[in-house]
Amino acid sequence: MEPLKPVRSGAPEIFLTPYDPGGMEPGIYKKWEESGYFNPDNLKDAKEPYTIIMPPPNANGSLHVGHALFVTLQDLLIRYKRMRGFKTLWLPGADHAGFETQLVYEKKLEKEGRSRFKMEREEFYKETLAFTLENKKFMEGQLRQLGASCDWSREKFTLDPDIVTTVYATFKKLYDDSLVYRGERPVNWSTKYQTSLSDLETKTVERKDPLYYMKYGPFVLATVRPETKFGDTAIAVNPNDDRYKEWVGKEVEFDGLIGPVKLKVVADEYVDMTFGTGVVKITPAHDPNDFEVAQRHGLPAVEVIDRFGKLNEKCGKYAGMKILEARAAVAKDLEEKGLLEKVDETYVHNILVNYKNENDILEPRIMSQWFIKMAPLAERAREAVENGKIRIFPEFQKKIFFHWLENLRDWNISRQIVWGIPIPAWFKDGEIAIGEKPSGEDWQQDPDTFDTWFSSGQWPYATLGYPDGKDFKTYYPTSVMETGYDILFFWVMRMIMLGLYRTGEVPFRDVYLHGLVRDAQKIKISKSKGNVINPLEMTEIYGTDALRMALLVGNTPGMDISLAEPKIKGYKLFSNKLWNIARFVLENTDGEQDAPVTETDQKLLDELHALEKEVTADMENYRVYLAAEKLYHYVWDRFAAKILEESKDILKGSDAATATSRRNTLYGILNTSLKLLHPFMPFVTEAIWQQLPKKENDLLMVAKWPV
RNA sequence: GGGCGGUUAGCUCAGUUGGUAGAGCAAUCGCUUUACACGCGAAAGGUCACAGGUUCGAGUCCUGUACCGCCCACCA
Repeated sequence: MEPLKPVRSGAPEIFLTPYDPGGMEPGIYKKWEESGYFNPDNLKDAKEPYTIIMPPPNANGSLHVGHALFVTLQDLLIRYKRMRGFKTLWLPGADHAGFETQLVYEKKLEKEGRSRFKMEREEFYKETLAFTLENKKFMEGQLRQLGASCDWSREKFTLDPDIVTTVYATFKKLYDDSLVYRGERPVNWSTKYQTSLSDLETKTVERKDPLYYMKYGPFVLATVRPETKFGDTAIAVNPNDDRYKEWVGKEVEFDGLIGPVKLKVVADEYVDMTFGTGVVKITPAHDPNDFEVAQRHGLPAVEVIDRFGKLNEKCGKYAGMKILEARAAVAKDLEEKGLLEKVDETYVHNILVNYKNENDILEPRIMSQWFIKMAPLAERAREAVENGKIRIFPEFQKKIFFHWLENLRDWNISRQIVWGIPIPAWFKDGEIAIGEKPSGEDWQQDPDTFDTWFSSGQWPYATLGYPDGKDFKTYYPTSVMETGYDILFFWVMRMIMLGLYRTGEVPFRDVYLHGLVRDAQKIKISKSKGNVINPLEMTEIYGTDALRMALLVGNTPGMDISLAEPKIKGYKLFSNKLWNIARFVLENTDGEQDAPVTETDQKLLDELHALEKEVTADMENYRVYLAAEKLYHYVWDRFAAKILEESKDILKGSDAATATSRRNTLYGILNTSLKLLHPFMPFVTEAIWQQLPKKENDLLMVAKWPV
């Protein structure tokens, strides 16, 4: 780029060089951090607290553009409130992210030709910890690059000892209150990863599977899973089905593939008369619906598939076969014996899979695990939202919130993975001890770890040191929880439930839900699609301020935003515009002087004042996208294009008083514009502020917000 | 099957309590004008998905329809 022309009069030398965000940003961040004002303890005049707990990023990779969005939104709110004189705490953190990190690390092991199943538990844990801590450190640097003005002195990690202590205390209290129980219940079992998953960690995918119509004693029934027949403990029909009325309550005996079968026929509303033949085989151990039928009718559950997805010793000659292998074998044998009436090859149904890996089909399996009773907790969460103790932005997400609360099942918090917080439960001969290992021999600790959302669900009060911490008293309930709508159920809901349960207070007053960042064509960003936007790379090319503006403008809460490089570039141009406005103004004035203001200039100041009010109102109501756009247009279309242009004539005119008034006005508008823009574009505004000859505060970051 | 959202300029989206439609990018024309060519000026571009209704007035409120997207859900 060509060098700029020399500046006239006494404009600061920095303006001799073009605007260079990449070169100036690290130094500015350092200045902020060293000032100590990220820490609210150093905001001496501030009284009323304003708190945001940062959603702790998973420490298993580098930050993506979704992280950049949350950093931008939260930093915007924090900087705005800090300038307004609040005692602002933005508490950063990192999440060990149990299952997800373990998955990432297992993949890494796979590439190296290793497997966690061939490693000692401790060895695997140690390696994963090292991997996580390394990522965490890297991530902290990236958060700084994005301008996050969070209080690093209060940073928390989900595995910090004090966090674990709090998590344990909550578990104990839930147990004492009978809200957590040890249950033998169906869980979603991953044979690949050897752990159960909560209902939220599953998703359904459509699949075409053969539907076998098999003869079963006197009946014909339709099933996609003939291989589970060895675990059948009943046959069910609908109580209103006249076709089978005579059989209800009777036992049927017939020869099965591996010997005689004797099953009771039960009547249950669950059976749909119109599906298949209206007859269902009940396999309680391998189907959650069948399990419930079995509960209602007092039927036993017989496990026939083991944790590795192989048929067990109860399955005669099929023992040792994998599920699909066994299915084919059973179907073939049924056919040979004339027991297969027909096969519907067009049948499409939904199957449960691992939400992180669609190829990982989850097997329903009965296991002894810890479950949290959701109903009582959900009720309090509903009340809090209903009576406005928690506000949700956008409002329509409230409906989704309520709808979800209606069909809740108990929450399985046991994970059979190594990477996580061990569950503080000990067993001995059917006895259970919670909290600490009891004295005496033979107590065995539960080998499982907590679902990571159980601990992160306690994040707001755990990070603030509940119950005795000084910070808890000052900063709880927090002001706003800003996060993506995609984790409304996983996280926000759990924080509300556990926060209310444990502290008796809501964890936050407002919930601001942002959308997903998509590419220019509105397509979901993913590595496999090759449309990844690396936020750190963008900040290096266009500046963090440009990236932030691109993420803010046009981004309404709860809606996905599309982002593309040209948009970011557009705001780099805006940063440059601001830079040059400052250059012009500072070439022409070295600060405000006492002098009368002309009527024309007073109108300009009034106009600016109206903008201050509007922007402030927008900020208070989370209309940040409007605030950003208004400032953009004011600065570019009004200040630069009109006011500044018409000033050229005034400044070189012969009327000294008018010229002085205009100089003061230009300086005033620049000053205020920098303040209003600072939460949005902290770096360039601070850089210019540093060049102002007269200012109320050395750091723009803690200058007073207009209005 | 239930719920939620969307449909506005070529593309991506704003439009805060109803008052004659806006931005960015792209595309057109013209400009080295003493802050900025990372710039300036000018012009162009829309039956606001469709059909009804309320209103003096509807992109905005109500009813319905269509299409797109997302979430939830135990028909084997």
